[in-house]
Amino acid sequence: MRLREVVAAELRRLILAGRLVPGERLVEDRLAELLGVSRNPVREAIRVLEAEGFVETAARRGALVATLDEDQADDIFEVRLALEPLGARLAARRENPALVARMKEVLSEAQDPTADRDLDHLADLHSDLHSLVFEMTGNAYLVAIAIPMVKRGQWLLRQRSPLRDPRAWEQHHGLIAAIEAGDPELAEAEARRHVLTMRHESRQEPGAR
Amino acid sequence: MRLREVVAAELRRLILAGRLVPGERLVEDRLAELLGVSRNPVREAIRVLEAEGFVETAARRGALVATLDEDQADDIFEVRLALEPLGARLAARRENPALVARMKEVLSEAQDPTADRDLDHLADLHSDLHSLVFEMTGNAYLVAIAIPMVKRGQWLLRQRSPLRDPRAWEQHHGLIAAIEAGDPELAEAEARRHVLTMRHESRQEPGAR
DNA sequence: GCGTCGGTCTTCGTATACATTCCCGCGATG
DNA sequence: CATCGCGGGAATGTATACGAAGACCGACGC
Repeated sequence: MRLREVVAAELRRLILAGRLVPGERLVEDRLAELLGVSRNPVREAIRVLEAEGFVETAARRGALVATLDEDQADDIFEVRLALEPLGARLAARRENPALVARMKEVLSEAQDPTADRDLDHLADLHSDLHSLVFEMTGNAYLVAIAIPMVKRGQWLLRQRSPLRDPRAWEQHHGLIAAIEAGDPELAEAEARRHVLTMRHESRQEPGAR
Repeated sequence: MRLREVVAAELRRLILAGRLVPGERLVEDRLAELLGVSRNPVREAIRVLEAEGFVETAARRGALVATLDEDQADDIFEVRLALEPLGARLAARRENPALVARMKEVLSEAQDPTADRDLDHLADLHSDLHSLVFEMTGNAYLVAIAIPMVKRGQWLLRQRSPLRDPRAWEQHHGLIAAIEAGDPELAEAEARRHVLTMRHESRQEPGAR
């Protein structure tokens, strides 16, 4: 894997984990030193994160970790409300037992009462699950825009209200069942309901944590 | 404006204009020399175009102008079929006479029989019009993903079948009227119809030009 | 004719330098 | 005491050079 991708992945991880907080400056020299690389890969990684929406750049002041206010959260959910049902519908039109099996694995891990209840880990699983649905559509373009969207959603929930409502996980069962059964209409409806739940939850506990 | 943005814009223009053909290698040195800059801004610009989907990179072989096959065209239209109606609906829920006026300007320029019938220019106007609709939604996230999508659509039509069907332009009147009238349902339906027409047209004349 | 080897080209990452610009603090001044 | 302005430091933006590694292409040998 190319170094710039490693750097981008690491920065993404740090941002999603809250180690780099919104508004924080991303100083190229420091990041380069921190990660043990030169400035170039850092700069290229920052461009990627910029395109994905995780960082913003101000003229002559470089990159900052993006800040998500309520309006932006609404904006993202508005788009998600269009793309998640689309993804679910397209996924349900296809058959891919391997991916469905992986979805179920993620689900059972998320609901395993013996596992740790680390909220960040749960959030990762949640993103994985949604990403798997998009991957199952076989639509490369949709995947390309939906994966960053899902990750931003994860980040958003992390900042505003971690996913503690078990209802969200319950809904995944219905969604996956509809996809596995090859019922596009039902899958679409389930996805829609799920996004609405997430949005509702995001608005319930603003600023939690 | 930063040099990397100038370079990115110029490369985008060259690609959309067909001066850089799909599959062509983007050799950093050559582009740097061609544009009179050093390699760094070129590299960063390529990352941006990569994120936008205009170039692909193969390991150790660098960047190529992306190739759009029929499957990818279908993928993009599938997403557009979700996002354009959403954009139209959200735009119709808002009022923005200035933007509506600009839309009408674009329309009249596109249909001005005395203007040149340069297909590339028409394609630019078409992209502008759709971009304006998305901008009117006020949804920054939607704009961020929809603008590159529209441009890719323009590129796609250019490669496969330039927009010569006047029906597509006729439909814009209905769309804009619905937005201006503040009728979200109608705007959504018009947008949907328009995307379906474009998709149909794209499939009609494969490989034209 | 076919496969292998080697050279060349290009990317990728590193290192370094320098001008510009921004920011912050400090001091001068009203 | 507050405010304004200036200067120094810091960071970005850009340029340039270099080495390593991989990919491509052609020549050469079998």
